[in-house]
Amino acid sequence: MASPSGFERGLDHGFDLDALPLRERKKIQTGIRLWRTAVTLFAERGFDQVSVAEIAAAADVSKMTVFNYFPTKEDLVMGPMEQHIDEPARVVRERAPGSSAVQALRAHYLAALAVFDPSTGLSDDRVVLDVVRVIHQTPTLLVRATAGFDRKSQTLLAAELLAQDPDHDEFTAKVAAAQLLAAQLTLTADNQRRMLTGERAEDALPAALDAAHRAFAMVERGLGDYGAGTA
Amino acid sequence: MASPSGFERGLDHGFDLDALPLRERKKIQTGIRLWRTAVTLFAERGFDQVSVAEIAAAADVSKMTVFNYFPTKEDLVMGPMEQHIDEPARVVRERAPGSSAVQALRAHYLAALAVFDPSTGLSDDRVVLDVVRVIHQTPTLLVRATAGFDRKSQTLLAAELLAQDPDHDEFTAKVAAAQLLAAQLTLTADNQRRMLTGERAEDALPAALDAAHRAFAMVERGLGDYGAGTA
DNA sequence: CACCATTTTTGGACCGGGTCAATTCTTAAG
DNA sequence: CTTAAGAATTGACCCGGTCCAAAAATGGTG
Repeated sequence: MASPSGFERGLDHGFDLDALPLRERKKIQTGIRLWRTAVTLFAERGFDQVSVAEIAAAADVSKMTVFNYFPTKEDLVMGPMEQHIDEPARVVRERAPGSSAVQALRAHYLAALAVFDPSTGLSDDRVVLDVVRVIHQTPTLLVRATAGFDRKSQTLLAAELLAQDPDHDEFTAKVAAAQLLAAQLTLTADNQRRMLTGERAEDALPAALDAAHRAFAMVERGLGDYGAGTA
Repeated sequence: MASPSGFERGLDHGFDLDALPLRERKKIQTGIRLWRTAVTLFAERGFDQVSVAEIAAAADVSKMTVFNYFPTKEDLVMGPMEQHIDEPARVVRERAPGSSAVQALRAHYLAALAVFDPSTGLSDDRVVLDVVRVIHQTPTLLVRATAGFDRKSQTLLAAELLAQDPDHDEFTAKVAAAQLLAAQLTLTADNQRRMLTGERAEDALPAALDAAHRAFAMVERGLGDYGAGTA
């Protein structure tokens, strides 16, 4: 029932839906039902204007059950998108031999843009847009979407950089990870902002690709004398 | 009474303490008293293990009064350090003509290090250390200290960069701001981590200065082929 | 000094998010 | 069919935060 819409795929655990104990399947279905009703209500009236009790009632469960599936109210929105946390580290780990960290992450990001992966912010999908809109309208969610996500992701990437390249020290790896993810996060935020103004993803693609090239180039070549006026 | 300890200076509004209506003075004193008792209790037993009611009781006030001075429980910890939000933007705005954004921010940060300004993370002060320890032990505070602080700061810096240098576009300014603050944040986090291990600020100063030089250099010159192995 | 106007403080009731111990239901074995 | 084990579920509870009306404290004024 209904299209998985990209985000929902994050709610199962990567297995085949129809191939496991009937018990587990029901659990997964309940999780998806909860998430979907929550997002719908949030999109209609705003995150803070919907109580968890209300979501529970709308999904015919008790309040506690909701917290059983999602540890906090915020997770009802953020949960599914947090499976991407280890992606940057993975991309760097599995990069082609001899290619730099910047090259690997840029290539990965450009590819994701080309297929309109929701994680790039460049997506028309109605549900994805609902989620993004709710996040951008709710300060606490926005903070968590950036920092909360980014911090863990950054730690993992730094560890990966250090492991793969032991001639650089730990601090250098941390700074590099911060630079890379800051660029990527800025790109995604910009794409999301454009989508929220109603622009179609396909129309925004060229600009998004160009922006990505420029952002990663800034990380690769540095800011130089940016701001010195005499450039 | 008791040493102002750097942080507490953030609680008054920059005026002379003893020169204004007795009414205002009492208010400021109460604010400091509340903040200090809260930090003490947090340091002793952890942020989540101390209720606001308890703080109010320890300071001989009602719960409502606490919220009257600090909008949220988190502000009891973070409040004083959030006055630095507009600092990066100010530094860039007031930089010497012809100097780049990187140069201006690096010089400012190095100067702050040299005087052990708490905002750099390099500070021995007992109260500062208490606050930093509490923040690092409490996930929600850590998120707010990084993202929450950084996001606003970053927006301001990006706006400043754009205003001062109209030949660069808005997106470039955003990426540049993100790069600069990511480096600075990484530096500060690293310094704080070192202080929490018990290292003396004076002993850590040389390493901190060196790290700052390297971090800003990475922003200035770029990551290049970092990770390519063939450096 | 006494009085009024303004502001701060207070207590209490209340709401929503989140936790816990106990209850109910499902499931599998005998 | 009975029963014991284990999980899903629940209702009672705690804490952060808001709202309100009343009480207290302060500053200015006759």
